[in-house]
Amino acid sequence: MTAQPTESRRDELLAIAARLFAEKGFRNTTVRDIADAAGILSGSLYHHFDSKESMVDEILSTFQEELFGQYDAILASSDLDPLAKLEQAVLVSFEAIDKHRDEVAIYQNDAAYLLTFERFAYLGERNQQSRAVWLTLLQNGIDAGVLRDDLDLELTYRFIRDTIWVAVSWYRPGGRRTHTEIAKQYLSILLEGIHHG
Amino acid sequence: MTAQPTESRRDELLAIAARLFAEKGFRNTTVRDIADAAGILSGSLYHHFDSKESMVDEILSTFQEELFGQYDAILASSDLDPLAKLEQAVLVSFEAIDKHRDEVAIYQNDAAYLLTFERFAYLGERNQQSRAVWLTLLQNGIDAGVLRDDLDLELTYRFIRDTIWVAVSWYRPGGRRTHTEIAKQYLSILLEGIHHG
DNA sequence: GTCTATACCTAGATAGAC
DNA sequence: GTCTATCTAGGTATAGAC
Repeated sequence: MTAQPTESRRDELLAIAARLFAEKGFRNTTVRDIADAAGILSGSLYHHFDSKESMVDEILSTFQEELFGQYDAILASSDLDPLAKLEQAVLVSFEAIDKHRDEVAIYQNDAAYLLTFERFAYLGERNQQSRAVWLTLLQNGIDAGVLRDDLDLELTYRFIRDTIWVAVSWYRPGGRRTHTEIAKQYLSILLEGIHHG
Repeated sequence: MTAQPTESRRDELLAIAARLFAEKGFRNTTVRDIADAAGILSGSLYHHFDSKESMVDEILSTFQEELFGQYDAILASSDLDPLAKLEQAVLVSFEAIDKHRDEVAIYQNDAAYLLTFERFAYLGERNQQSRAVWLTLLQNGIDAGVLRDDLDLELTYRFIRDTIWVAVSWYRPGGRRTHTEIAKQYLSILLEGIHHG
């Protein structure tokens, strides 16, 4: 169980690749870009990974496993009421934007393209899973009488999903507001609206 | 003032290019893709346009001129109160998603990349202009006492901007809801929130 | 684990015939 | 206005030496 130098070099390269994929997009990042940033030559990358696709695959699947584990824990939790669960899901999502910005950005920008390959079909399944999570949270809130029941559920889900994840395009850690403060403002608008009174 | 065949062929090719740029992204669309879709060979495209960049340039600048003309008209209008102006701006934006889906999608997906070229600097200016429009609408609403004054204006602006334009990723004309119905649901959530009571 | 060298492919763009 | 033919640059990936 000691540190494995091989593993850490892999992770280092993956982190470099993730940063570049997030900044420039997957297609627009060349293996030479990644190698340059790592201080090696492009051919050397293929000692660690068998393709550029393998890199983004590992980056995204690792991240999603963690994120959906958190959603599952919230859904399964017995000491949160429906409203608290919804709030917690929003908070966890903004935390993901803070802690895993590159991964979220890659997913936002490149998932549609990657989905055209069979090997990334799991991204589509995760999409469905995410939809199920939010629809469940919303429906439970409606059933408990704490959320409006006159809204289109599907539209409301998209509204929430979009406003959360799109924040990765402008959120910068260390900025004027922490991710928690942003999440709370978002929740305030989402729950109470911007209308006065 | 008769029909100009040269002009209409140009427009036809631009529409084909816009559709492909919107579907696959600007970088991921090759000039051969465009030529194939138009039923000609790639070299022939250069009789009409001097580069792929010129095509997307013409597509985006034409669209933005129209959209910002509408925003300016709303801001200048004297028979709308602050709340009505805000609502009108949201409606006009969703109408743009309906009427100019390709252009909006291209802007959403590729503006960040295009902005790295000097020739597309005007996209950055349009960004600033858009921000000014929404901040003005919000501030006028707050001053008139119809909007909450306890929210971060900048965050609220981003919230509105993001929820509107990201809809282009899932909205399809002829779907279950018209763009006007979607705009009204969005306004309902934005103004009143999803909380019950 | 990295380098040298290179194969192979696809991209944007051009020149001149028709 | 379109075609044929082609140039050049830059991309992913590989093979084998060090």
